Amino acid sequence: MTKRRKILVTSALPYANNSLHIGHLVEYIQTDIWVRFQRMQGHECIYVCASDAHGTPTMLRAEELNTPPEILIKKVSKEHRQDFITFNISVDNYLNTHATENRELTELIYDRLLSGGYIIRRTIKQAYDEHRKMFLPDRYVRGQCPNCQTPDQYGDSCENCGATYTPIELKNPISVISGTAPTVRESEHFFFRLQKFESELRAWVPAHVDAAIAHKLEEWFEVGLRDWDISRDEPYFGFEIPGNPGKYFYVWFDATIGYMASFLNLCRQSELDFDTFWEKESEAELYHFIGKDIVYFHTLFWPSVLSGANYRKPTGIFVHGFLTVDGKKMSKSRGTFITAKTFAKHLDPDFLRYYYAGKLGPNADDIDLNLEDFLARVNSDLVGKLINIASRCAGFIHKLNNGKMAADLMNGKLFSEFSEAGNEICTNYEKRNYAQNIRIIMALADLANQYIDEQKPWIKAKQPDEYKKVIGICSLGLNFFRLLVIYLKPVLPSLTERVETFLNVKPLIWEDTKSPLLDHTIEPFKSLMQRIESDQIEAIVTESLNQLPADQ
RNA sequence: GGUGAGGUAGCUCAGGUGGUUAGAGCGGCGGACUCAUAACCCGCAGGUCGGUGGUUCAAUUCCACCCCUCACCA
Repeated sequence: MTKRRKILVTSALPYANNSLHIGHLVEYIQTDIWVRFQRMQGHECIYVCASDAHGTPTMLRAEELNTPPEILIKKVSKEHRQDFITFNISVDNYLNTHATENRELTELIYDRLLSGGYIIRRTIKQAYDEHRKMFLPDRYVRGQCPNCQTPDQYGDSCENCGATYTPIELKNPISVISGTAPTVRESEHFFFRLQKFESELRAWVPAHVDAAIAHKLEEWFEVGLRDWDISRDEPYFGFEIPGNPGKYFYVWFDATIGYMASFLNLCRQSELDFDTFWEKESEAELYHFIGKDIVYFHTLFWPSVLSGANYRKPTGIFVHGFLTVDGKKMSKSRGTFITAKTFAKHLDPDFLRYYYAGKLGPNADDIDLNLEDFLARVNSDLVGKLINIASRCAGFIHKLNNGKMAADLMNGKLFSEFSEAGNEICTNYEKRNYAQNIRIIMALADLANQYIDEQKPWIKAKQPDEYKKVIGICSLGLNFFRLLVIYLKPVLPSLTERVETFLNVKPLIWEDTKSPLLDHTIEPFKSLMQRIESDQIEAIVTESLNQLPADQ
């Protein structure tokens, strides 16, 4: 057995003004499968997450609801946490970034960056809403593109011609908040001096991100790294910068620090040691699962901030693509903007976990949830093939031997074949090639069904002198089933629990694949999983169709 | 606009550092079985591997251009 690794894993923080949807779940499921796999290997694997609380959107949303932002984020964060539980996302801790720990760490890191000479102040011009008395983030200003004249464009770039600019370059600008024309005001901002880390980053990137992503970062290096604006003026919901009244840390500055904060919060309620995982010379591994939209923050700013504050850098940044439903962007009008809650109300979360696993690879390609394919795949793979193995074997074991499995393996060679497949499956999980594993596992399930079909226990069961053979065949079948369930355990935690009860065994771990279950009494077979009915999917779509947008 | 990814059987996807008959699962069709949640088993499926041109003895796999889709552009 390899040595016990210390691993800390995070998923990107969901924003605290919206419900989780099936797009978010791609990431949490991908992360959770990996984490559960590592734990099954016997490694110490801590998984933390949090809700991203700060920023203008939360502030405005709270105002709309006429509630303090602190209350709003607490409520939403609680909902997020509940969705995590529902989908069996096994975080060890779930915080929100407005927590004390995050304030402490953000201030500490800022302090270290400041004394390291990594922070400078510069006065910039920004769009200002005189009615609301606030500076406007880029996307809160709309106007005519200065390049191609297309009207009603966001303040940062044009959808039509792709030009990028600042909100004050827009023609006929309008504040999205008040509908009035913004003025231009000056203000002093704090900047993180990213260029100082350029050579360190260039050296770090290739070994810590995927080749395709590294290639992409190459472009950014070529363009040249710019300083990063990490402050915002009041009114702003966030942490005030110590000694600078009216100045706040930009939400993205404390968001990634939120990973540390959630972990620190966990340390304070357990035996875990913070420094072991975060000190500069830490030997623990640190991985961040993220979507491809936020690569920039995690591969340039974050490692630099950590380094500048004298902490360790991540071991790996794992990037995934986006989700489409039936080949298109999730859409409220098509009923495909499906929240975690709506899905779980109608269907077993394991189904979604399985389907995503069947599509997820190590790259950042988008994946598609085709609802028709989803139904067919889950039903035929899980119920038709996998559970069928147990279902067709268990009856004979109970009927002919009171639920007791054979004492010997009917076909050791075949068992070894199933057992040895575990090595490749292991490698694939480690490399996040889940789709490949689903293919391998289902091919094995086919093999198991073929074996039973060839042996025809139902015919032998008609002759008492063949009973022993029948028990041998079905016991081997159940052993195949057990191995396949172990292989799928990271993907299907709820099903696995029911199987563990059925097989009457302790929680399955990877080591269990080495030896068969012999001379062992199982429980009577009960339905382990219900097929998906098409009206359940229709119900999900219908319910999503009628749902009000969560952010309005 | 720039950059990147992709366009392979009805659907979802593998694969291919160029080489006789291009793969899987699901669906569909035919057959078999009855242990199993009408499940499972066997057989069939003839898709110009987005388009055009080029390199080559040979390209779906390399090159160029074009079309389409998606994403990112701090």
